[in-house]
Amino acid sequence: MPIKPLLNYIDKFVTLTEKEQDSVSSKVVYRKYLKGQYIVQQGDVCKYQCYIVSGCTRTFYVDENGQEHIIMFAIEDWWTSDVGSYITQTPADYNVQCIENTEMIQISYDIREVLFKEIPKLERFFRMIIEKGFVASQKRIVRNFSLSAKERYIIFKESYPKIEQRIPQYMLASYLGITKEFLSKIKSQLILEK
Amino acid sequence: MPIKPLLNYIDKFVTLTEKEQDSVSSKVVYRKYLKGQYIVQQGDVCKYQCYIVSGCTRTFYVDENGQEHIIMFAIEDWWTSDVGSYITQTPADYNVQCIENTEMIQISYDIREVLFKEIPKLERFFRMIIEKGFVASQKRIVRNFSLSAKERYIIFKESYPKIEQRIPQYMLASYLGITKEFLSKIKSQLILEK
DNA sequence: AAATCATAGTAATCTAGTTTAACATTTATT
DNA sequence: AATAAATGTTAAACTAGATTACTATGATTT
Repeated sequence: MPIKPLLNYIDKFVTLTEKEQDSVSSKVVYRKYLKGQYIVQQGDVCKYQCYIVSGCTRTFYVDENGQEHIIMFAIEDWWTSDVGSYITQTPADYNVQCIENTEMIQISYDIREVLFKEIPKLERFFRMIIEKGFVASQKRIVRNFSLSAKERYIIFKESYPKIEQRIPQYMLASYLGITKEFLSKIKSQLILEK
Repeated sequence: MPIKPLLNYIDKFVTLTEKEQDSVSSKVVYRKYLKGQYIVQQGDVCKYQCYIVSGCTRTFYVDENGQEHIIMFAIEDWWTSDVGSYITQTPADYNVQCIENTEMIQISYDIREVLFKEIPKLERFFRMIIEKGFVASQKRIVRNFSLSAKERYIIFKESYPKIEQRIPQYMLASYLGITKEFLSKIKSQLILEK
C-alpha cells in the first residue's frame, strides 16, 4: 500500500499499534501531482499537510512587485504545507508547487483533528516534527544574517547535496536570496578558485 | 501564587482540570533574573523552555568573527529558549540574556516529559505554540528577503510597538540585520520625510 | 529543421548597506 | 560634581550584490 512510507516515518518518533496504523492509513490520502501543479496557491486556504513520497516541491511567495521568493524546497521524506494557513485555516501567504512529478500523502486539517482525538500520540508526533522545522527555520535566519551569499551557497550544497541537481539555478538563487546573475558569478568564482 | 500567568496562558489553548493545573504548578519553576544575566549560553545545554511573566530577553548568536546577531526578543507573555538545544539536549547555538530584570516560569526538559505522560493535552498545547513560532519564523525569512531595511524597521515598530523603547538601538539594528550606523541613518531619513 | 521558450553566462553600471573614524550624548560610578 | 562607560550620530570611502542588457545554449514544439 502506498501509505507505508508515512508509517515508517511516524515510527521514527512514536510507536503506533497495528490498529492505529490502519486508522491512519484509512484517513490520509495518497495523491500524485504532475510537474508544475500547485498544492496550495497564495490566497487559498491550505487544506493539507503533505508528506512527500517522491518528487520535489518549492514553496514561494510573490511580493507586491511580482517578484518570487522561494522559502523552501521539499523532497522525498520531507513535509510541506503553508503551516500558517493550515493551522488557522485562513488564506495562504505562500504557493506550494511541484517542480517534479510528485507523490505525496496528504492530511487535511479536519482529519488531523480526528486523528488527534483518536490517537493522542500523534499530537506528540506532530509536535516533534514542527519543533524540528522551527529549529531549521531559525538556523536559516541566522545564516542569512551572518554569512555572505557565497558561504550560503556552499552550505546549501553541503546540507542538501541531492537538491541542487534537481532544480533550475534561478530557483536556487531565489532560495539563497540573491539574483540568478549573482549566483552565476559566484559559481564561476568558485571554479576559478580551485 | 506566581504561576497563575502561565495557567492563564495555557487556558487559551487547552482546558486543564484544577488537579492538572495544580500538577503543572508544582512542577514548573518560578524564577527571577537580573538585567544582564544569562538563561542559556552558547555551548551549554539549554535546560528550560521559559514563559516570561515580566521583563525582556534577547536571543543572540556570536559568529566566528565575534559579531553578535540578535535572533529574537521576548517580553511578558512570550516564550523563550534555544529550542534546538532544548529538544535534543545538546549544546546551544544561541545565548539568551535578560536585558531587563525578568521574572519567568521555567519548564525543564525532563519535567516536560513527565507532564506529557501525566497530561497528554499538554502535547497539544506545546504543538500549538511551536506551530505559531514556526509561522512567525518563516514570515521573518520572507521579510528579510523581500523588504528593504527601512521597510523592516517600520514593520518592526508596527508589529511590536512596546519593544522599541525598551531596548538599545544597536540591539534593534542587530535584530534587523543591519549596522547601528545604518539604522541611525534610516531614522533620520524617516524624520525628514515627515 | 526552424522556431520558440526556458535556462544560463558575462559584463558594465548602479545602489543599499558596511566600514571606519571622529564626535556627541546619555547613564552609571566614584 | 567629575569621570568613565555605554549608547547614539554623522559623514566619507568602500563593497556585496542588484539591475540592465545582450549573448549562448539546450529543450520543446511545430
